[in-house]
Amino acid sequence: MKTLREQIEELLRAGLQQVQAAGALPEFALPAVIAVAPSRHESHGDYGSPVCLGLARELRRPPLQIAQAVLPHIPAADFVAEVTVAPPGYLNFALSETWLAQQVTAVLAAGDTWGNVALGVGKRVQVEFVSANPTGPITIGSARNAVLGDVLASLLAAAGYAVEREYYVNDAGSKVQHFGGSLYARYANLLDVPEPFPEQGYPAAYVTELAQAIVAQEGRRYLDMPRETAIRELYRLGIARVLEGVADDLAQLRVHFDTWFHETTLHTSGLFDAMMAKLRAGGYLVEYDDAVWFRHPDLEKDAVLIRSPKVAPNPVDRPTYLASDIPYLWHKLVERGFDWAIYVWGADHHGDVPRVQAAAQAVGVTPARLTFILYQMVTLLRGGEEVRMSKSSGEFVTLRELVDEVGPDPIRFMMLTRTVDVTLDFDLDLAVEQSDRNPVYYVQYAHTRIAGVLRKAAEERLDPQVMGDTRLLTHPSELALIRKMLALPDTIAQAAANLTPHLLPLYATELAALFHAFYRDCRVVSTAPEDAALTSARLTLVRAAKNVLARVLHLMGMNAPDRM
RNA sequence: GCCCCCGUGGCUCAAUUGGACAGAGCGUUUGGUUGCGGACCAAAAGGUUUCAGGUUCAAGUCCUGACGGGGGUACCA
Repeated sequence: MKTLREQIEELLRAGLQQVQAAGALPEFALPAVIAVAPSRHESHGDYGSPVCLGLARELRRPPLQIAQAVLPHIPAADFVAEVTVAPPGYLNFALSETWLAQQVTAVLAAGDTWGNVALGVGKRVQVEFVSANPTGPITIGSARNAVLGDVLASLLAAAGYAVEREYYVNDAGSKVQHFGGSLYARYANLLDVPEPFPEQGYPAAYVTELAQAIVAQEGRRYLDMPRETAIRELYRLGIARVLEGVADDLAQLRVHFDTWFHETTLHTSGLFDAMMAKLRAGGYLVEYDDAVWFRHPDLEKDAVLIRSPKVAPNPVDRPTYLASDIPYLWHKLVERGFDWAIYVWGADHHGDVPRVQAAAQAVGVTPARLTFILYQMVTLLRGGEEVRMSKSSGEFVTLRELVDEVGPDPIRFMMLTRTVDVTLDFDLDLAVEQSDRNPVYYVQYAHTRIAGVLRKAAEERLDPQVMGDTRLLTHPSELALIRKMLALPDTIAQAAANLTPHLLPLYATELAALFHAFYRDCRVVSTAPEDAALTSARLTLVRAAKNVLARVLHLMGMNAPDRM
C-alpha cells in the first residue's frame, strides 16, 4: 500500500508531466525525487511541496508562476479536497475531510498491520546487535544497543523487509581465555588448591558464583585434567552459562534473538582460513614484525590481523577482531545471502568502520551492503552523579538490576527518544518516578483512557464492537486525531528508510496528545437516544485510535496497558 | 596533532535530511471537571539556533575557520 505522501508525490509527478505535455511550460528535467512534507501550519493544508521552487532556475521564471501553471494539471483524487498555490511557489494539498473520516474503518480493519509499508519487500536484512563479550552479565552499557537494534529490526519488518536478529558471540578471543583463567582460579581456590588469579582476569563476584555452581554440580573433576584443558572446558561451560543469563536478561527487556552466532564456528568451518587465503591472493596481506597485517588503499595504516607470538604467546590469542569480522561478513552476505547487514555499534568503535568496509571491498562484497549504526554513549545518572560502568573493574550495574528497578517500558522509551547522534543521560531517579515528569506514561495513559472509555461503554450496555457511521466525525479534534492516525505509514517509512527509530516515540507522543485533546472536546459515551449514532461513530474512532497507539507501542517493544 | 558526534528558550531534546512563521516535554505563571480515569487539558512568558565568514531563490541543517563538551586514535577486546 502506498503512503499518503507517496500518493501526493504521484499526483505531483503526473501534474508536472501533464504541464509539459500541454506545452504550458518550457522543457525541463523531471526531478528524480519530488519533495513532499507534512505541513507545519494549518493554513498550509496537510502536505506541501517546494518542487516548483527548485525548477525556477532552469525555467528562468518565478516559482509562483510555475506553480500556477502546474496547478490545473494536477489530477483530481478522492483523498484531496483542494490544491493551492502559496508564495513563494509552494503547492499545498488539503485532505478531504469526508475521505479522512471514512479511513477510520480501514485503520481498524488493518489491526496489527496498520502502518506497514512495502519499502523493503523481497529483501532480507540482518540486524546484528548487543554482541557483548560472553564473559559476564549484560550491563547497562548494552541497554541502548539492545533497544536500538531490536526496534530497528521491528521497524524494518514493518517496512516489509524479512528481518533476522542476530547476536555475535565472541567466544574465540583472548577475553574468554582470561575469563577461563579467572574461573579456573576461583574454582581451584574453592577446593583449597592454590592458583594465582590472572592479571587480566575478571574479579567480579559473578565469576566466583559461577565457580561455586560448578563445584556443586561437577565436583573437583577439573582438577584432574591438565591445566590448559581444564581452563578450556571451564570457559566453555562458563560461556554457555553466561549466555543463558544474557538471553534471560535481554528477555526481561523484551529483546529476543533469532540466531546466536559463535565466532569459533568461523574457525572450525574453515571459513577463516579461506578468507585469509582470499585476502592473500588479492595482495591485501603484508607480514612484518612477525605479524600479519591487512593493507588497503583506503586505509591510512595497516591493521593487524594475526598478532606476533611475542605479543600473544597463546595461538588462540593471535587473530584480532578484525580478522574474524571478515569471514563473518562473508558468512552473512554471501553464504547466508542477506541483502543487507546492519551493525549496531557504540560510537567508541567508529574507528573500526573504515577497516571493515575496506575488508568487505577486498573480499568482493559491496561495502554499501553493510550499514553501521553508531550510537553515542550513555551516561548513567543516580542522584545527579555519574555511575561508571566497567565489566573488568567488577564495578557495574547490570541490565538485570536496571530492569528490575525500572521496568522495561521506561528504559525502552527513554533509550529511543533521542537521535543516535547525541550522548544520552539516563537518569535513574527520573526513570523510576511515575509522574508527569516522566514522558513514558503519557502515551500509555492515552491507551488506558481509551480502555476506560470502552469499559464505560460496556457498562452502559453499548456494543463495543459496533461499526459506527464514521462520516459523522466532523469535529476538528476528531479530524486532527484521524490525520495523525493516517500518518503512521509515512512515519514508519521514514524511520525505516533513514534508520531513525526516535521518530516512533515522537509520533506516539503527538498521537497521545491529539487523543487527549479529542477526549476533552468530544464526549464519547452518551446514552441519550439522539446521540446513538454519534456515540457509535466515536466508539469506532476510539477503537481505531487504540489500535494505532498499541501498534506504535508494540513497535517500540512496550506494553499497551488497559489499566495502569 | 588527526578522525567521529554534539552545541537550538532556565533544563532535556525535536525539526520529515536544504524549504514556509524553529516545535515538544520539564520547570515558571494563570486558569479548567457537581459528565467516559486530572498520570489530563487550555493559556502565557521564555530564541540573533555558540561565534565569524561563505554557498543558495531558500541554511538550525551544506562548506571554511574559531570556541566549548563527549568519544576514538594500541600487535585492547
